Amino acid sequence: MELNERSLSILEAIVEGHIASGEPMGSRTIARQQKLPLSPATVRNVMADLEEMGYIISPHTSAGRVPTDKGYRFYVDTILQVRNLSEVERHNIESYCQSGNLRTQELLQKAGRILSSMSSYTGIVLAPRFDATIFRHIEFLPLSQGRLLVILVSRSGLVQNKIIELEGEMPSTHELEQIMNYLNSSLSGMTIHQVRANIVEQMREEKARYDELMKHALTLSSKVFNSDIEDEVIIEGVSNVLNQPEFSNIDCMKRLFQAFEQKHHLIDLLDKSQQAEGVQIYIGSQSEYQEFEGCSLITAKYTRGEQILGSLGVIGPSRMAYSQVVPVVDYTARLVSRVLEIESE
Amino acid sequence: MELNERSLSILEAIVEGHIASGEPMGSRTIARQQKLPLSPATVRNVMADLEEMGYIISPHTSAGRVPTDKGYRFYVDTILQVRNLSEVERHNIESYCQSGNLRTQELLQKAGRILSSMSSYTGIVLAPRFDATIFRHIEFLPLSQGRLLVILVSRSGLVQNKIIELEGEMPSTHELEQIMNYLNSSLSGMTIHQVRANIVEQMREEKARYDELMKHALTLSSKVFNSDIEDEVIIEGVSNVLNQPEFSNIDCMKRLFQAFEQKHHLIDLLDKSQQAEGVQIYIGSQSEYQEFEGCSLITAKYTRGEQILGSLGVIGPSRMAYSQVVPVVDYTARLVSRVLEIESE
DNA sequence: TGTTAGCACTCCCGAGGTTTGAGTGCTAAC
DNA sequence: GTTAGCACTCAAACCTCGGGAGTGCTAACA
Repeated sequence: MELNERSLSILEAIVEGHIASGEPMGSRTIARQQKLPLSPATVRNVMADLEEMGYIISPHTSAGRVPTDKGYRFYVDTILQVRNLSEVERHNIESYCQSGNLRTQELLQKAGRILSSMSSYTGIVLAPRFDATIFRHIEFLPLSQGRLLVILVSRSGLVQNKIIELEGEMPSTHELEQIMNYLNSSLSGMTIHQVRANIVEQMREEKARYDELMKHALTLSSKVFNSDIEDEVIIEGVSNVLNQPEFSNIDCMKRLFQAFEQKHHLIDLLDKSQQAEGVQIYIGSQSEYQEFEGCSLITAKYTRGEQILGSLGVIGPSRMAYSQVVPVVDYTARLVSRVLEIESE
Repeated sequence: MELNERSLSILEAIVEGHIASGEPMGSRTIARQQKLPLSPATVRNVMADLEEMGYIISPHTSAGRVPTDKGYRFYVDTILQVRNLSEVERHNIESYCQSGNLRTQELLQKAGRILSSMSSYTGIVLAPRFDATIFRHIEFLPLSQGRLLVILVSRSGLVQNKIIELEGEMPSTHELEQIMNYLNSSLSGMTIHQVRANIVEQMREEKARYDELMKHALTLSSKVFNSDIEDEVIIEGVSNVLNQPEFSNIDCMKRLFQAFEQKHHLIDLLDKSQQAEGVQIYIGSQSEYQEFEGCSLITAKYTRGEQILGSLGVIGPSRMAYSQVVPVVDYTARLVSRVLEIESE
């Protein structure tokens, strides 16, 4: 069943009115503010239809109507008009994210902060998967008791470190140096992903069978690269959710906070949004994770050239000022991409 | 004015009762549970005295009494008996923090988690000041546009990285290598603090005047070591504060969350606690920072040998189960110290 | 056939009032 | 010094009741 022009604009009025006021919208209010002059009764008829179709719902008999998740979804997909950012807003974002020499890490943190402060919701950033970054440099530093500190650097300057344990034979400093040099020259330019495949390949080919050093290098690097590196999420502006009246419900808020702490559902969502083009909007329970019920997530990916690095966005209540937030997320994602682009030239 | 035996045990009953129940304590309740059998009327007399001295207060005329910050302070300083941890609890903490090969960073994060989960409040850990750690290794990796990625490793395996910008002349790869080698051998074993002093000294002596390489090394390292590294705080279990009934007051909660986000007041407090021996307890407004009104902070420092590294603890409402939490903090701090000790051998 | 006016109905919400019970301070007796 | 008794206070819980916002239905109108 299709919605006609009139139903559309009434739905629009309900959603936008509710976003602005937080209150359920009654037929009278809609009828008054409406450009096309309709009587409340007519509006009521339309509303009854919209309710039947599941776009709106009334909290109780004599309250107005409130959009459902489905209603928000529909609004976002077909009605929403995003505004453009003002000069000042663009400048705000830029000057905040381009100050000085930022490590990628710092840049992303700043992006999270600006997302949060400009949207008044919570900003989130999924840091680049280390897997997908390009190998630049590896360094070994022996610690005590057969433990080895390994430092990995990606081409874009991302630094990761981990400790691995060697059974039995710790290679000599000289050997380590040789292995290091070998790895640095032979792996250069591959993604970590490719490096991993490469190791598997070499192991299969048993090249190392007669070469002691090569054998060492292989076991070592398989240890380094096969332990996975956990994804990092930056979350900024958590205290903003306390400002949202819809989270006065403590339980709901608690679920959300726990999601922030556990992170991995959040990572899943952010991850998913990397697959798609442009700004993604996930609404409430439609995101399949319970803890985000009542919440919406607006995200966009950031890239360097062709390479998808990560994604960033804003999380807030479903009753979110979409038209305000979408362009902020969009612009921030583009800006981050741009900065990373320049830096890696 | 001194408190006699009886006043003490009544104050104790009020504080502990209130901690257990969250309710104001009435004279009748106290009189009933009391070992020394007293009538409610007598208890009332004593309570009137305690109120006059500022240890307790009644929220309104016909409610019971509640401890003031001063009351908690007094209780903690003179009455509090900390219980011992059970075998199981100790084992919990140990097995959680000693699993596998942890980077210092990971160890501290785990400590934060276990603090949070065992106390049901929020766990906080101040990571070691990089300043105070011992230099182990430095590595330069040139990036684009005159920017240089610098990786610093401390003896205990803490890794820091930063980007510095070189004006004009980027040294050649060969020069960089020389500088790196020089720094690695000459700075080995100093604390970052000492390194800094060392640089200043050398600059004063103008040793580098005729030596181009030395000059490069000096300007470079002064850039590296003089930009300060921000302190890191790990905060775990934030959602636990939502369980505390006293934070149903949204404003209060919001203040606290903002403190978590801004961090630097928290850092100040944690820093202060490093100066003192054993477990420190800061109570509510007495901590001079408004945002911690209604909260208490229990901390202890962790060390490696003689060297103070950082501190860790728990933050929760003033109405906190001190006798439960104090030993947890104490034990965790000792454990972390022990693990770091072993690792650095 | 689509739109509108009218009307009875529902239900939330806040104001005002009452009751209940816990707790207090004071006084007088032990 | 301790206790029993008593009058007093006050918050919280509960009720009631009217107002108001909003609805659905029906009948009339264009």
